[in-house]
Parts: sequence; structure tokens; C-alpha cells
Amino acid sequence: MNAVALIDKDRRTQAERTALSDARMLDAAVELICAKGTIKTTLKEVGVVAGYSRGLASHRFGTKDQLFTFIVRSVGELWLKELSLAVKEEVGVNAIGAAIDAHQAFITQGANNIRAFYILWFNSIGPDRGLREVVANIHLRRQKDVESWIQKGIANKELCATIDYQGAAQNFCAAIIGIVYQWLADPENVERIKELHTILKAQTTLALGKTH
Amino acid sequence: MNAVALIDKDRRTQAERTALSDARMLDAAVELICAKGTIKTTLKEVGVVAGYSRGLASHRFGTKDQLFTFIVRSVGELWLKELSLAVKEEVGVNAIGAAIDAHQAFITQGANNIRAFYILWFNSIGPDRGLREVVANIHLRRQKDVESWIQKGIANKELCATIDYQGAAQNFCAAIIGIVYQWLADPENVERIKELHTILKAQTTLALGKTH
DNA sequence: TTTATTATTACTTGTTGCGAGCAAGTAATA
DNA sequence: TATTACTTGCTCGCAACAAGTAATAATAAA
Repeated sequence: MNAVALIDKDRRTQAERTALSDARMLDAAVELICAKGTIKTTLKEVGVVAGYSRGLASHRFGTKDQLFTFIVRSVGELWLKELSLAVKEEVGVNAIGAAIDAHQAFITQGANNIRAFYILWFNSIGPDRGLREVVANIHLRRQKDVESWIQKGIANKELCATIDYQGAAQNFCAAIIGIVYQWLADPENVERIKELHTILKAQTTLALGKTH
Repeated sequence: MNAVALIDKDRRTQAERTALSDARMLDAAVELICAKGTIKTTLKEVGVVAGYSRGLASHRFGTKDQLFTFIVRSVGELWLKELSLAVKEEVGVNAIGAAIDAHQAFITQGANNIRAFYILWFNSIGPDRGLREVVANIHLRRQKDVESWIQKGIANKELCATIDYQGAAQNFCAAIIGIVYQWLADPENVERIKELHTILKAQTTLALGKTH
């Protein structure tokens, strides 16, 4: 049973109660982060906006950092699902192309949770926070995915075996982050974001140099 | 007279006093940001570590945000000077190549102020903070610089006139940000950072497609 | 030119309000 | 009645500001 279906019930299991409050607080936190940023977002307000007491977010998540970690994990999992759905069984350049298309769709659809996700992503940079590790982990998983697409493309004879697949994957992931930065810095300019994705696709195709 | 020369004096002008305390607090803030991150860095500690009272940083800068703005401005100006020194009169692909080399040198030399600068840069993302505007402004100046290098390369007949110089500049700046992200996420891996710069140089050269 | 006097600027200390984080409570479900 | 979900009460630390003290500067009398 999903969170929406729980709203109308007047009696819920304990598991349902936490699932509902988690979902509501996640929503509230996402809205607050998009509206006021991570610094001005308070645990107190997250609880209250979600319809609970001032103390619940503190009690549930412990610290602000852990709340943010929860958000990044939740949205991160969502994204990875969408991604594998989009890429399916593709390999090599086609997989990367599909991933770029999915990423573009994902960020231009403009849902606040994606925005909050990337705001937290960038804010995690620096020595503070356990959030850093979670983000680093997602970033690494992305990179490994890209590496495996390239490797499978090589196995397929579609791509040249001499390719530095690790370097190419790192470069690709760096470029994605750069594009996301541009998007967050200037969210209105949707056309440019699309264009940057297109350029990246062309560059990656060129760099991987299909053998046929 | 520079800040270092002021340290031994037992009588300073008011201007010299503020210059010295500014410099000392900037140093302290940079160290603290690199050591503990922006969140755990307190105005109180910045003042004390700099050798003043707990209240001076608050009094001088007003808010944490304005202290951070001061740091980004200071280091940002430094970087722009280094950059114009490195690029000199170059145009087109050569200018971009020189800028990439300078950037690589700048970040791999590992000074804490650059690190703090980029930590603040990424932390500025999101709706909060006046810092956001300062960073956006520096980012834009970078982009305009790159655009003008390309345009001069076109005027020179070195580059093809049909190039989308704005798109190319945005793509380039996005890529730089992506590389910086990788650096901050994994600062130890200096070789990879160098490699990413090299790849970017090659890709940009390719994308701009010299006419001769 | 020196030195006393006042004005200005740099810095410090006192204080308030607010949020994080924790402990001890109440209310819901099992 | 036992367990789990949630709330309320509380403490501590920091940001932010106000009101203080200490340094330099400007003026003027000697």
C-alpha cells in the first residue's frame, strides 16, 4: 500500500504510521529545501509543515544531516530505477545515449524532489556531513554503470578495445555534474540544458569512436 | 604595504588594522572551512582562531553568508588575475588550452584557499544566500571570457564562423565545474584530475574544429 | 614641534532569540 | 499490558545585535 492510500484511513498499523510520516516529512523537506535552501530549512519546520509536532523530524532522523541523507537515498533510488528502465538491455554508445535522454527528461520535468536531490548533492561537497559519503557512493555507482556499458560495448566489438573506459566514464560523469550545475544555476533556460545534453551525447559518441 | 609586513608593527593606521584583521580572518575561515566544512564553521571561531574576540567576525561581516561572499570574492579575483596572466594575448583554441593548464595548476597546487573557494562555490547552489549571486557572476564572467576567446579565434580565421560560441563556452564551463566536482569528491587522485583536464582540452579542440 | 583634548574608527563584551538535539513524557497500536 | 509512534520540556551553542572599551586621527594650545 502506498503513502497516498494511507491518508484516508483512521486506523493504521505502526509500520503504516511511520511510512506515512516519513513520506509527509520527505515532501515537506523537499519543498522547504527548494524554497529556502538547506541552511534555512529547520527540522522543526519540517515536522510542522508535514502536519506533526516540532520535534518529530528530530526524533525520527536524529540530525539534519541524516534527514538529508534520507532524502538523497530516496530520490537516488528512484533515479536509478528510472535509469535502468530507460537503458534496459542497451550497451555501449546506445546505453549512454539512452541514459543522457533519461537524465534530460528527469531534470527538465522539473519535479521538486530532483531539484532538492541535486541541491543536497552539491551542498554535500566539503569535509562535513555523512551525506558526503552517500553522494560519493551514488556517484561511484553511476560511474561503474557507465564503465560496464562501455566494457560491454567493447565485448560486443562495437567499441575499440583500447578505450580507457575508466577515464571515459569519469569524464562522462563529470560532464553530467557540470550540466546539472548549469541547470541549478539557471533553471529557466531549459533549451540550453537540452542542448548541453545533446552536445555531451555527440562528444561521447565521438570520443568512444565506434568501430563501425 | 602587504598584510605580512603589518604583523611586526606596534602601531598601525586604522586602515592597516582592518586590512590585517581581514587577512587573518580570511585565513582562519579558509582553514576552518577546509577542516570542518561550512556548516560547522562558526563566526565565533573565525574571530578567535584569527586572534581576535569571538564577536569580530560577526561585527565585520555581519552574517556567515557575507563572510563567505568575502572569501569567494577575494579568491575569485586572485584566480581571474592568474588566468589573464596565463592566457595573455592568446585567442581561440590556444587561449582555452592555456586556461585549462592554468586551472589544472591552480587546483593541483593544493592551496587551501582554492579548496575553500570551490567548497563555497558548490555550497552556494540552492535558493538561499547572497553568495549565490556572487558565484553566478564569476561563473558568467568565465563564460564571457571563453566566448570572447572563441570569437577572436573566428575573427582570426583560425576557427570556423559557424561555431555556436555560446553553446561551446557553456559546455566548456560546465565541463570545468564537473572536473572540479571530481576533484573535491576525491582530492587524492591528482593523476585523474590532470587526465580529465587533458581530455577536456582534446575534446574542446575537436569540437571547435580548427580550420587549419 | 610637542602635547593635551576631542572625534572617529576598530574592536570587545553583554544580551536575546532560535534551532539542534536529547530526555522524559503521552497517545496510539499490538 | 507491552510496544511503538509521537509530543513536550529542556539545555546548550551560535548568530545577530547593542552597548561598551580601546585604539588611532584630528585639532588646538603650548
